Amino acid sequence: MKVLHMHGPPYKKMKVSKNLDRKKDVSTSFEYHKLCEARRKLPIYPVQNRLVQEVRRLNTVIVIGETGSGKTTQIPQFLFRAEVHRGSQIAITQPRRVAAVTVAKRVAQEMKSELGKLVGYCVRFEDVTSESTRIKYMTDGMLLREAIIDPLMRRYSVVILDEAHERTIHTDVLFGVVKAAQRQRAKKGLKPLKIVVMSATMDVDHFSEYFNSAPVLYLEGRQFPVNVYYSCCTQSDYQFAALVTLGQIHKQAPPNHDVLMFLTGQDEIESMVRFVRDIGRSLEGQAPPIIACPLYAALPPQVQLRVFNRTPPGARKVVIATNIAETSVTIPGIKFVIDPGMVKARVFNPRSGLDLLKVVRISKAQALQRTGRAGRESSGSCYRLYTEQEFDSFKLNTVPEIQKGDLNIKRMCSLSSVVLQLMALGISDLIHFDFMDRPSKESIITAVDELHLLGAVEKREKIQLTALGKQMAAFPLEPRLSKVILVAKEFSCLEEIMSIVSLLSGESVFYTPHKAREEALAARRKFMSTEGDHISLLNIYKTYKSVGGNKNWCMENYIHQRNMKTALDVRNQLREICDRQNLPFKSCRDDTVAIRKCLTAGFFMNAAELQREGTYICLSTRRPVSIHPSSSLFRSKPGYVLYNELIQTSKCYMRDLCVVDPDWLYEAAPSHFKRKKLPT
DNA sequence: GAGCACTGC
Repeated sequence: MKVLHMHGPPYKKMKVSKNLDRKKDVSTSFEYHKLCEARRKLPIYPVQNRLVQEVRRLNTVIVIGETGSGKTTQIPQFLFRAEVHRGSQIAITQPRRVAAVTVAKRVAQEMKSELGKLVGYCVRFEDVTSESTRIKYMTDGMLLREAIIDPLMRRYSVVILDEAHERTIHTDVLFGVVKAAQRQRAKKGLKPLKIVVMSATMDVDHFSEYFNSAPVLYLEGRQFPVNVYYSCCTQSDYQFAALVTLGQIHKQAPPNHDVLMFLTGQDEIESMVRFVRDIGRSLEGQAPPIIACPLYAALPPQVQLRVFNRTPPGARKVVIATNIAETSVTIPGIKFVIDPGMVKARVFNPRSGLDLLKVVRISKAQALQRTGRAGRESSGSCYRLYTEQEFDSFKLNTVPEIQKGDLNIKRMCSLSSVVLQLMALGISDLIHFDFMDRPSKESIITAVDELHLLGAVEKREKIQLTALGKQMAAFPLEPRLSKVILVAKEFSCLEEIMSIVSLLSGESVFYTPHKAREEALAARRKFMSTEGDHISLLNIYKTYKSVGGNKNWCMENYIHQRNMKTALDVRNQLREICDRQNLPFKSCRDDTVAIRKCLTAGFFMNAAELQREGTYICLSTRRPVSIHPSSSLFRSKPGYVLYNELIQTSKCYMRDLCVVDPDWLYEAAPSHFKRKKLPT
């Protein structure tokens, strides 16, 4: 490789280690010193006592703990042993399913209890708890959903919100919900609700302020020091810089010192893997053999598992990963981290009003998280491919998800879901809801407007949920899709609608490997309908069912088996909810008009009209849009279509389309279309 | 004639 002979970015060594970025916040804190002293004698019990004491005294405590502090597994046990829970349940939320499940398993082992008895977990499709469960790990979305049924969270005496620094939309909403529940319970003279917020954040004051100046406890982690090196000058090509840095490390570092490199996406990672393998080959005999492992979410699970394989003696593992390796996956053996300081994120484009995926700078918090990955088992090094001045200009924290949605069309759906959920919780004044970081007024109003259009809320002296809205809130779906389900009763086609909605709500069931692209597209053509992609999806579902849905059929037809399985799980879940609401499970057989009319009731705001020039414009925004080449309607030009989503790449593409009649649009939302001229 | 980071109910 030519690259190896060139000079890489020179580095300046910094005296930074685990307390990087914390600055005086932490080191001058009285609690911190007190905690450290105590910990030197007896590492974990003083924390336990202090925690229990504070929770008893003040009801709310913030716990700041580095990775490896054991807070997720230990703190619930502390509170349980001290009987802070007073016989009822302790809930611990996690942003990710896997974390909720694996942590619960470990704690069950530690407590020598069968999983699902004393210690259990609850995630979508899986409730492993029982009457005797006292420590319950769950996803944040799950607790939020439970809160709709019981806003006072009566079955819990302690709610622990873990990984709060990640600021997922669910955790952010839960902040307000648990705070309100705590206050309400106190007011009603019910058993107090204890709240513990656990975070790895640097932005401690913000959390503490929000929770009425709750005391902050600092935990030390099992983190080893990491030397941080900044680049001396700005790097114009971070991929190149990353490769050069890897080359230098590889030539100098002893074997079995593994490397983790962060890149932004699949393409970048795959091409980097090829370069890295080239380096390995060109240095054969002079340096340890390289095992290059790509890691990103879209990778099949078996391939992902390779990063956990132990590196054979004398070799070096180089893991090239997306930000999945920041939080979701912990890889053993990492001594070096290469951080180009970039991440691919959804960003809002104010010019087009659309969001798109773009490579942007990470936050300081993310940089710290990446650095920490080098110090899990012993001390390590982190190469930051940006200057210290550049680092100073990074945002302190990643923008909370709930604020990312502002004016962002794709995310509008999420905010309307959240608004619907909050209203179902009995909170109608969302503008004044106690958000830790509030979304803009405009984005709330837009969400309320959408719910109004769907008939989920009505505006009297104040905004309130309609009976329809209440029913909609019971479904774990975007409000538009819930509306489609509820309207299916009128058209007697719930059977078909359920299949379509299930397939639409999850990830794509189309599997298109690079090597067999043509075969995959040909296989797909068999199911395509001239009425659009929704009917095509229904054809797939029906065929899958008629052949008994086996693995071979999926392979032959290039259908993504795992995603298909998830869609079936979703369908079962939706069916249960429909049963509870006494919705008749009728089939319309081949009456696709009924199906498309249902879809119109939920997606009329996503209608596009064919213009004389042969292009489309979106009826709500008057913006030009195009049919995505993957659509079954790509080669046809129907007068009116609905689309499931817009995606901005080289053009503004509509995805998942359905042919409709303009009359249906008017029937579905007369007020929305009254000023718009629609030919009959 | 196109490409998509990561989650969750």
